[in-house]
Amino acid sequence: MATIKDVSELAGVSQATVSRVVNGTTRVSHTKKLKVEKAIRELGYKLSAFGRTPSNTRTGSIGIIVPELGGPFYSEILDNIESTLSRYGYHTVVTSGQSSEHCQKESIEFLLGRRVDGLILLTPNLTDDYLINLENQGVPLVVLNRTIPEMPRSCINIDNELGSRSAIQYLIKQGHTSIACISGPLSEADARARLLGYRRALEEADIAYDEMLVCEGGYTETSGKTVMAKLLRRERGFTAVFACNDHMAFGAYETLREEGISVPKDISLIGFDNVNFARYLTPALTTVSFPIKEMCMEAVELMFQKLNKNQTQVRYRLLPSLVVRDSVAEKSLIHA
Amino acid sequence: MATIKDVSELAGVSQATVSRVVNGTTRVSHTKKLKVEKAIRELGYKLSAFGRTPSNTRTGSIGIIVPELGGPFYSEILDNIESTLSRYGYHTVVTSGQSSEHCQKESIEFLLGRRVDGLILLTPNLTDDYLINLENQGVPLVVLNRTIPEMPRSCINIDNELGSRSAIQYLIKQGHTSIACISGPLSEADARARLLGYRRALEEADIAYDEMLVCEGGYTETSGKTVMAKLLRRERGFTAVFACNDHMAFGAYETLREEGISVPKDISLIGFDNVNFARYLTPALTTVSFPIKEMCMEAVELMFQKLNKNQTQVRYRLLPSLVVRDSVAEKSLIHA
DNA sequence: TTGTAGGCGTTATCAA
DNA sequence: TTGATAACGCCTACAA
Repeated sequence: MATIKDVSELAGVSQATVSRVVNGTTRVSHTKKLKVEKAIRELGYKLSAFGRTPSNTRTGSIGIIVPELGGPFYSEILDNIESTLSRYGYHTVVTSGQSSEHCQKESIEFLLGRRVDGLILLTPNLTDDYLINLENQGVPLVVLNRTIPEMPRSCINIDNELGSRSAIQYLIKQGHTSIACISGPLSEADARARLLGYRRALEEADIAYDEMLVCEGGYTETSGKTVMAKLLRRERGFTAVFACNDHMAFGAYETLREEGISVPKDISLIGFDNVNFARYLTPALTTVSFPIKEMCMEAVELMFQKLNKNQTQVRYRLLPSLVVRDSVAEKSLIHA
Repeated sequence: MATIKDVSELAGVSQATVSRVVNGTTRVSHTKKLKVEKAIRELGYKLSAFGRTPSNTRTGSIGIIVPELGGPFYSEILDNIESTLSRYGYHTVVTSGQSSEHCQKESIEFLLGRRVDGLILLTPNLTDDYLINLENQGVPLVVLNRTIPEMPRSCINIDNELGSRSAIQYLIKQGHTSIACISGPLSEADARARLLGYRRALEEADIAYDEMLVCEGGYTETSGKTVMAKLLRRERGFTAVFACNDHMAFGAYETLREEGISVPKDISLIGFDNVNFARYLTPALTTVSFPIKEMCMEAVELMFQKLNKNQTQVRYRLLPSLVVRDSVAEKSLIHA
C-alpha cells in the first residue's frame, strides 16, 4: 500500500502538502495540487487511519458486537443500526461474539484497538462487572438487550416479562389452561425474564405452574425442534405452546408437522420476537413483537448522546406487543 | 484509554518491558512481570493496534463487505466466513456496502485504512476496473459472486446459468410450458446469468421466449411481491413462476396467497438460493441450492493462499443444485 | 534482563 | 503557500 511519503516523493512536495490536499484543510497552489492528485491516482494512495491519532480525535466509526452473524434476529438489528449510523455519516464495524465469553471479550479488545469511537454491545455472555469496568475506563458504551443496575443510562432493553405475560394472557383468554413453554437458555437474563412472565400470567389466572410443561432450549431452531419432541413425549396433554423466541417456534412447528399435529387445530403455537419470516409460516405465526427498529434508533441516539454530550431523551425500556396472526385457536375449537 | 506509557510509569519499568510482557516475546524477570501485570489490570490497559512496525504489519483480521447486513442470504454468508476464519485465529470485520457503489468504495477505503490483512468482497455495484485496480495495488482480494476475466484467481462464483437452467428444465419436465420469470436487477451480472439460464432452458425445449412473461425485480421480498402482481395483471396464463432468488419467491408467494391463488395447485413456484427459511414455507419451497458453505470455505482457503502463498487447491466455480420440495406440481394436475 | 533510540503513517504547529 | 518538526502508541534493534 502506498503511503503519504510515496505520494510526496512522486509529486515532489512535502508530506504536509499532500496531507493538505487530501484533507482540504489549507489552500494549496493549483499546480502542486494537480501534481499531488496525479500522484495519488497513479499510486492508488488511500489514507490510512494509522497515522497520528491524538486520543481525542474521532474516527467516525462505531463498533457492534453480536453473539452471531447469522439468523434473522441479529441481522435485522445490525441492518437497522448500520443504516441509522450511516445516515449520520458514521461507519459501522461489526464483529461476532460467537456466543462465548472469551470471544466477546476478544472482540471488544479488537475493536477498541482499532479506535472505534464507541461500542454497541449485544453480549449476553459477558458479566456485569466486566461491562461496568469497561464503562469506567471511559469507553462510550451502549448495552442492548440486558439491564445492568449499575449502568442505567447505558442499557436499553425491552420488558421481556411483560411480553411473555401478554402472550400467555392471550392464550388463556382463548381458553387454554394447559400451556407448555420452551424457554431460552436460563443462563441469560432475558430468557429468565420471559419465563417469569409465563409464570406470572399463570399465577394471575390461578393456573398451577407445572414444571413438566416447561423445558429449556437454546434459542435455536434445532433446540426448538428437539425440545418440542421432548415435551410431546411427556404426554401432559397441553393445548398450546409458548416458544420463547421465533427461532424455537419454527423448530417446534417442524416437529409438530412431522408428528402430524396440526397448528392451530390440534395445538396452538405462539412465539416471541416477530422475526421477519414469522408471517410466512402457514399458519402465520402469532408472536410478540420485539421493537427492533425502535431499539436500534434509541441505541444510536444514546450513543450520540454519549459522544456529543447532548441531552436528548432516550427511552431505556421498550415495550413489546402482541401480534395476533393465525397460529393460535380458541381452545373450544380443539378436538380433544 | 490507558496507554503503554501509563502502564510503564505505574509499574516503574520501560515501555519496552511492558511490550515484552504483553507480547511474551522475550524473558522478563518475575518481579517486573508481576508489577506490569498488576499495572495492566489496574489501568484496564488494552493493546492498541495503532503503532505497528512494518515487520509486524499483519493484524490477523480480514475485512468483509456485503451489500446489506439484513436478510438471510448475506447473514448466512457472514456467519460461515466468520466462523471459518475464527477457527484459524483470524478476526472478521464486517462492513455494509449499502447496495451502492459509493458506499462500497468507502467501505473498502475504511477497512484498508484500518489495516485488514485482506478483503473478501461481495460488491456487485463496483466496476471490474475498480477491483482490478485494487488488486494491482497489492491488496489481497477475494471477490465473491462475480467473475472478472482479468482476475480469474481471485473470483469465486457459482454457475448461475446452470442453476436457473436446471430449475426451468425441472419445470418443463413437470409439463409446464408457460413459465413466468421474476428476474433480479439486470445491472448485476448474476441476475443476467440467471435470466440467461431461463432462456437457454426454454430454447432447448423449443419454447418461444415471451418477454411478457419476464419482469425485473430487485432481489427483495417487496419487489417479488409487486412484480408478481404485475405479471398476474398481464394475464398470459402461465402455470409456473421462476423467481430468481428466494426473497422474491417469498414476495411472490405472498401476492399469490392474497389473490387466492394456490401454490402449487394453481401455479407452481420455484426459487433460487435455498435460503434457510425456504423449507418452512407451506408448501415448502422448491428451489436451487446456492452452495454457501462451500463458497465460504473456498473463499477463506483462497484468502489464506494469498496471504501465506501456499499452494492449496481452490475451486473457483461452484455448482448449484436443484432442491425439490413441494411448491411445484405436475402441470397435468393443474385445473385450468 | 533491561532500557534507549528510531521508525511506522499521519496531522497540527510553527517558522519561512 | 510551503516545509520541517514533533507527537501519537506501539515494536524492535541495539546497547548496556
